[in-house]
Amino acid sequence: MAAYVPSQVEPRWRAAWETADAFRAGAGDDGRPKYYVLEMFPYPSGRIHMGHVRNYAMGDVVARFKRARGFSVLHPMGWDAFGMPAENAAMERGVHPKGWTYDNIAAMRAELKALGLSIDWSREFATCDPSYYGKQQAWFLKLMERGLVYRREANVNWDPVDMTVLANEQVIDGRGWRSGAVVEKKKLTQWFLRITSYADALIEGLKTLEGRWPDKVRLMQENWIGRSKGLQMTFDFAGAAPAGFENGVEVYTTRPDTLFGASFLAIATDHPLAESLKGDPKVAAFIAECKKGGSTEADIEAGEKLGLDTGLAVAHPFEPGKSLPVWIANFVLMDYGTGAIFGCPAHDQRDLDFSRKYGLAVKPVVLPPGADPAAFDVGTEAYTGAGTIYHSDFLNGLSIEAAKAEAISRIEAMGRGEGATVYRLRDWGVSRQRYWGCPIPVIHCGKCGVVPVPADQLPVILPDDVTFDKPGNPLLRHPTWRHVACPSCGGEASRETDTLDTFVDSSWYFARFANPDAAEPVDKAAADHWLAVDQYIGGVEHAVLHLLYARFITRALKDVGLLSVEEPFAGLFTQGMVTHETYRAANGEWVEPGQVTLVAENNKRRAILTDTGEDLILGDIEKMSKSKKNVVAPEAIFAAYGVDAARLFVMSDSPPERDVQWTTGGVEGASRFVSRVWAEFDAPAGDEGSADEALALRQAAHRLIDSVTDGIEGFRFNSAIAKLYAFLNTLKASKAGGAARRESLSILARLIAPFTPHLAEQCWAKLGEAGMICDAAWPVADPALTAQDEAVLPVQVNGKRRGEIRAPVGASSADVEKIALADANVAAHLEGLTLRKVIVVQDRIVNIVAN
RNA sequence: GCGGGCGUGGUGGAAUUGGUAGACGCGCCGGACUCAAAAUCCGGUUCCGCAAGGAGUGCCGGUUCGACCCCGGCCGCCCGCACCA
Repeated sequence: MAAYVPSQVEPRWRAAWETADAFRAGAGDDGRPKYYVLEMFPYPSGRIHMGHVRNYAMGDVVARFKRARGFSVLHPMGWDAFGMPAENAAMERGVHPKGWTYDNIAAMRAELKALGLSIDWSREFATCDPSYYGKQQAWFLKLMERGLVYRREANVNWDPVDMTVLANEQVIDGRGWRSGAVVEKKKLTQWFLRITSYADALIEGLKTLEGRWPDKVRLMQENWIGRSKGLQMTFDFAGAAPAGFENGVEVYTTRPDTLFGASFLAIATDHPLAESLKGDPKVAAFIAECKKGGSTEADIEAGEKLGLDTGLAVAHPFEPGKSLPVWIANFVLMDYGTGAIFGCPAHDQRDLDFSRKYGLAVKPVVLPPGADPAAFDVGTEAYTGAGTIYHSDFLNGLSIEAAKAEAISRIEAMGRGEGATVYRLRDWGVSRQRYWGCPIPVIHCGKCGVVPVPADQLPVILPDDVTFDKPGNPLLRHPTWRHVACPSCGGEASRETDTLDTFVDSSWYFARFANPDAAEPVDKAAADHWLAVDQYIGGVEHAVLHLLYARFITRALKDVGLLSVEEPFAGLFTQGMVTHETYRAANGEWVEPGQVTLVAENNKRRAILTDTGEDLILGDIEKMSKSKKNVVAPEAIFAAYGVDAARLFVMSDSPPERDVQWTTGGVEGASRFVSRVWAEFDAPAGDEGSADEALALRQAAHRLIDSVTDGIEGFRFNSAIAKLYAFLNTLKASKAGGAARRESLSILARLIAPFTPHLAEQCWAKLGEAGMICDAAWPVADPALTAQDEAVLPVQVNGKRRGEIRAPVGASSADVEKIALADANVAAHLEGLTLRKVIVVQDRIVNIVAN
């Protein structure tokens, strides 16, 4: 009998797996069906955290399970290695982004390897490897040829201190997240990927993912793309049109049914018409005033609707002689629809607020069901519900839907516009004025314009000799790098110094894993074999950005002939975070869990500072973060309890899609399970025991196979683990020994293998089984042993449980009824009552209705 | 404001399809071992009640022989989007 010491056992098995090269993906020619498991690859920050442990442990469960089930599994790992933190480290500490990144990768690789993951490390790459981003440049140019890449001037978030564009996520309360400087809106010429031309396809594609992607994520993407159907139409000016606007003003609406309720037209402050009126000092001042207001959530919430009457007017398309004033308004957005709207205040809250403020007419045209047309009026709340159109000439009496269709067809017949679909989704701005990213492979020539870098000159490699002593893009001030000859005319030209958004890097890495050494960006044959990813696992925070971009790029790569699939991820699972309770001292400072002692008094928990005994405030349970000091370092946990216990705990205590709260007690429980399992394997087998006991144990083991299998298939790891715990209790209590016990242990070892692989190997070896358990087949339940021959049925009288009977499985209702009525306790409760009805649900329950 | 989700013991959470509510873990209580403690092992643990029994899955109501599960209305919490015409 030897105690189980994870720190001694676990490294041995990791070494054994590595020596055997156990997890190298097959070539796909051995007849086994393929299965591609992938967890979202990490950013190499330098250390792994508990969130990584949970994410990769879950992927590993799936990978090891599918291997055991006879699949040829691909389970690779890589690094999302470009990005700002490397440049920040360079600026703060004088290290080179490249050295910093590769050092971090080395450190994290070691930590991930310590997790005992069944990963094919031979396919590892980092997105900052020229052999990766060079291929990215190659397909970028193919997309460009196909018109999916373009350049235009756009408003961007500009950090005046760091002198770079910031992504929206990097602007916090109107300030740059690093510099703290107030972010400016600046017009810059930027590169864009034409994701909007896939808007419909990306919405339609979501339907094919039903059932295998969380509904929530599909819905979020659908909302993000934001398709709406409506009418795009022209309003002509009443009277003289301003120069350049002789063709009127284009407006988009989803409510053409309310056209007769229109009382004004409003255009965005940056609408071309507004720009053209800037000669008027009042207009210029108004626009400047609007621009001052920030665009953050809080600003909008507090922001009042502002408008300026231009003095211009347009003609109503259906009412001859009626004209509508044209206003410039701060609530109209230039980049949605046409940047101009018609306002129908009675049926739109914003239009109503605006009209009440500026004294514009409010004319209801939708009558709520049952309302009196003479009396119905709109106060301060616009009516947006269902109803019947009135006050609207030829639309009168129609439903909203019918009126929309009629208005559109009239406008179309008049040649004034047509039904149109508009999306909330914008094209993807991918330019970053950053060094540590994939160079955009184009050259700017004074004569030839934008010239793609010829294929034989790829990759465009980032220069190493750059400086970070000044803010701004180091590529821009590099003495030689950008100066090149134009590939087209040979004249002096300069390289593009913008690099690609790092989300581009992560939009195709899963395809590169099919063959990371391929000369082409994607090895078509290998990708055709492995894609789509059968199971993708990651955090829900990527529900829109990464997962939408990857779906788009996959479709784009298909259209340029590099891929065959349309959807990259056939199955998606979004796992919850690892949280931890927070502790605060009286002075408000956060206290690390390591310094806290928890005491329980009469079911009340108290936290005290271990050193001083000072009382602490028990705070909320929050995502582990340095600022709240509620972080538990994985290495310390591995050292104290072992990797298996840590893996087991993060999967056992909550459903995988929900957050799990890290607790010391919880990981200790998992660690106890590990020791207890080993104790069972380490104990002498003992005598056969009685036939009944042997049968009962074998039945429990075979039923366990089914429940653990179902649990893993259905991503109910917590339930599967609970069943394993329960079986261990059964095993400990069982007096069966000999063959039955040995069989049960063999089953148990294989069922725990996906969760606690090191322990499983040790147990397998102890059983004297040949080979390693990572190569062993998943056990198959014997139907003869999982079948029940007798059912235990609760008996209810008037819905209350009064007894329990045993009956052969499949017994007839009449027989079961007889047994139930014979039960003493049941009979007692039926005394003095008249039997009305007996409901027997076969093998489940009996309910006797009596009064 | 719009869209989505969730409310079960002291606690994290179980409960294939409407069929024994509280599996399993944590905590707590009791016992064994120990000079003692820790560790370990064994037993108990929804609430009220000595018991018989009664109540019970956020609240109110409905459907049903039977509801954590389905329907209607509230209350609370969480997440996403947000001046999107």
